[in-house]
Amino acid sequence: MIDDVLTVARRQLGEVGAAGLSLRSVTREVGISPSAVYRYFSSRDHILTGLILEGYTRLGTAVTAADDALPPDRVTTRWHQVWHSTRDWAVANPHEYALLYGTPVIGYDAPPETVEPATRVVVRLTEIFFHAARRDLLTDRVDLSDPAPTPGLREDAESLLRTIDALGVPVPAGLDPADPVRVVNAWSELFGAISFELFGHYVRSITRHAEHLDTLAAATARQLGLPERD
Amino acid sequence: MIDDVLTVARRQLGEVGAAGLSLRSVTREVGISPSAVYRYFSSRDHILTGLILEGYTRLGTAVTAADDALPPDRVTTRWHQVWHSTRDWAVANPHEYALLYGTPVIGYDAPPETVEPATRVVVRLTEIFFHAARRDLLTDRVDLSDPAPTPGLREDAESLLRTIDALGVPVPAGLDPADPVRVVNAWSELFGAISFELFGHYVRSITRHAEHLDTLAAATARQLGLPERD
DNA sequence: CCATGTTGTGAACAGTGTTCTCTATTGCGA
DNA sequence: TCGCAATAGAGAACACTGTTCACAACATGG
Repeated sequence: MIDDVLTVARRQLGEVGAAGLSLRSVTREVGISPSAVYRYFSSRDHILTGLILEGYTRLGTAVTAADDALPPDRVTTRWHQVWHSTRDWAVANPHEYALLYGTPVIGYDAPPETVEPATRVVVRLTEIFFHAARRDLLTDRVDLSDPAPTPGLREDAESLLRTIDALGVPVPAGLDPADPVRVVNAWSELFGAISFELFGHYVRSITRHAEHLDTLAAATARQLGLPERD
Repeated sequence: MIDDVLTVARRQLGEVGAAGLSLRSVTREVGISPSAVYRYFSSRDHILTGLILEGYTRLGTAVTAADDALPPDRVTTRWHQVWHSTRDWAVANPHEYALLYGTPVIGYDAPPETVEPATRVVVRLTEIFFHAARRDLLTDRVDLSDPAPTPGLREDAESLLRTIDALGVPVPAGLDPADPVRVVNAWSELFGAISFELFGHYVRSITRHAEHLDTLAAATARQLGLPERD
């Protein structure tokens, strides 16, 4: 029943967006009275929270599935794959993407159960980079384009490393603590570009979005020391 | 009168956000009947459009004013200044920022009159970079971290260059057509990071947001060839 | 001075999220 | 199999929302 509501709600979300999604309209389609839904969801926002959770999971499985189809050692190809499959999912589900990465509806802090699924893309990016490091696939990054992190940021970096370790991702030995932050930066760059594309901020500048994202993926890959081609 | 409505609306926007902004509540505070506002605005979305226009203008003037206070030749300092004043404005006006750079409310294409104010920050970034190029302040960028653009992207780059030229920004001679795209990328990176901060996606990773933005600004500055210190 | 265009009101409509009372229906132990 | 309790849902009601429309003041200019 909860699934019925969420399925219909996700369909309508894809048509009218989160702002236009009406609880009553969902109940009409499910064939239920508006008040009945309060047995399962405490409020309309609670339904949206369910959709957010579902959305993160769907995006995460789409991206990881695309990456899993590739040989593990082809790290640069995998890196590009994650970037493009993320964008593909966003372009195919713009309203759902906007629900996840647009203006937060609930408040400024997401419900705690959503943070794990929400990290799946960045965790996968980290895994690719760590895998490359463990397999000694990284090229020498003679001229890192980012400066040395400040002490505060170094703390953030180390705490982030511990979080990644706690997630069960094998951390390679002798890692620069700033590297996970670089991956996070690439992640933020990826979603910044997708948001700008979907939200219309690239009007009158970039129109070849797929090619553009490709150059961004390549640039971040080079900054991280992933091999040129594999 | 239009200003009265917009002033009150902006105040309430700062308190409840765009989703919670009520036309009737605005009219109550202005001291007017709900229907009277339809003499000046065709709909609630029209009011929001006015707020968006105002918001872009306010952000733009805040950023350009901060930059104007600096000596023109200190291009790297100016670059950092633009990054930080943008973030400062966003942090001080989170709901207004979300209205501008979060989920679009109206549709997927912004009203045409909003595109000029919306470009002010990226135009200023471009101006700084062009100024540095004209004054020969750029260092040699031996190892550009982004690859050569594809033909399609090169078209985008040249069209973008024409747009910038049409805006009256003096374009330096002998410019790599890909350079404006690099500025656009930095711009997208800036807003991607701010959105991730404000929308709560940096939870459990970055907490020192100002320092973090500083390293991003420095990295993009180096990629563009801005001098290390000035 | 009258007519015309402007400015605002108030009632009404359709729609929303939410709460509450009340009624079926179900499952289960005796 | 009966009876009871837990559950699922319905329906009315409330306080809102954005929007429309007929109507009344009012100012202005010929």
